[in-house]
Amino acid sequence: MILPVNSSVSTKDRILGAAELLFAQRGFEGASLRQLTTNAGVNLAAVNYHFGSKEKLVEEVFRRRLDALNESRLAALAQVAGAPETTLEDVLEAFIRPALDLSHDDSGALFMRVLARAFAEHDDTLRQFLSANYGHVMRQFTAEFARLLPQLSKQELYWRIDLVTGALTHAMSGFGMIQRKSDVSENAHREQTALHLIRFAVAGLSHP
Amino acid sequence: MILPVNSSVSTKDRILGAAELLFAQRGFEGASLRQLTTNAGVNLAAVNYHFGSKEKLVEEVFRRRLDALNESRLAALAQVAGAPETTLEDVLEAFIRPALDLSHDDSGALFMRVLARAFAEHDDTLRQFLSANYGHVMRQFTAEFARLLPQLSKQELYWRIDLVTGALTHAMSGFGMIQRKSDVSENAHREQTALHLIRFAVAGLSHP
DNA sequence: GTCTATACACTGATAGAC
DNA sequence: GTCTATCAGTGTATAGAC
Repeated sequence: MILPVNSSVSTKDRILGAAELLFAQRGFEGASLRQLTTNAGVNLAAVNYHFGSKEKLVEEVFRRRLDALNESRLAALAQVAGAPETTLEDVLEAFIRPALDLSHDDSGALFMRVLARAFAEHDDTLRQFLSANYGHVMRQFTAEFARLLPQLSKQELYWRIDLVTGALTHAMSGFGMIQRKSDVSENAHREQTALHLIRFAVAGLSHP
Repeated sequence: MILPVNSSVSTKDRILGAAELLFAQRGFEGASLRQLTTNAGVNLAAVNYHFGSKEKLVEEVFRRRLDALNESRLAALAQVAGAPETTLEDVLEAFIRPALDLSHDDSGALFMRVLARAFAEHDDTLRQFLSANYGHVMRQFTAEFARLLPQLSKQELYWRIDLVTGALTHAMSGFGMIQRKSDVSENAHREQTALHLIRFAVAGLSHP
């Protein structure tokens, strides 16, 4: 898809929009800067001018989405963290719901696929970027999990969180997602998905 | 490392040997055909002549690994499938243990990562290759899970298997793998890993 | 500051001579 | 079967136009 040239949108934003789409369609390696800049209607060199490198562009695509996603997660966590009546389900809901809401619209779903690709492609620099910029989110959730699961050793808890993260990332990337049947509404399907993920995560985290 | 030229080894095998080594060291994207053929002591064009493309060479390099991996899995499954005393742990052990053994050495670990990547990539030719050649393995395991979990609906079972698969793929790709401490032996670490994965999978599959 | 044209050093792939 | 030569495509860097 070639975006119509629109002078009201900056070159930088045109590149970011085309990049998110093309990365999701072809992967990071598969999407060339020439194709990307052609779709965006900008010059090839504009990418390096505005972002420094293709790699930095990838990071910027992530930053736009992840900032919003993780703010939502932390806001939801803040509403339940530390309270005596808070359950594991509440914390998992705070983690899962924002991601599920994000993957509801088309561009959000595209982003979740990009995120899943990033995990799968095992890109070291991208990993470091994610860890450096969003590690605090995972640490806050981990702290709350630790509070609710005092019987687990640190090592045991990290293992379980790691496995749950893998399962959720996989599921939310949409690859293995069981397709919604036509007689189930979009919202009902999302509720059902949230239930499956949360129940599974509770079982994985809290088994004896 | 540049392999000494040895006329008793065919060009094809020289390429395969150099490829497995270089892919393990630098990754599939990072290993160029020029470096690979230089190390193997063969001409650049020999790769395309013998294998058709770099991608086909990649497939050939770890087709042997997959054959061995899935043979081990099916052999282990065959020893427990259908027996009245078989537990969920037994079946999961049959699935997990061979993969864990494989990811023990460096090139095996890289292979598991590529496997995880192919798993997450929707339209990749590599994924089609995997599905076409090894889909029957997953079907056999699914059938045995269904036998051991008769209380679950098909839909419910597929959900849980999907989530467990995501968790195991993630863990075995090494992305989030908790590093072995220096005072724990390699074998002990692997045993502990197997225990964690199996316990987690049992909880995720069989929770009420 | 923004943007563009262009060159550079790479990549995998391939046709054709031997 | 194996080689050389060459091709189209890649990310990146930079000089210079506005």
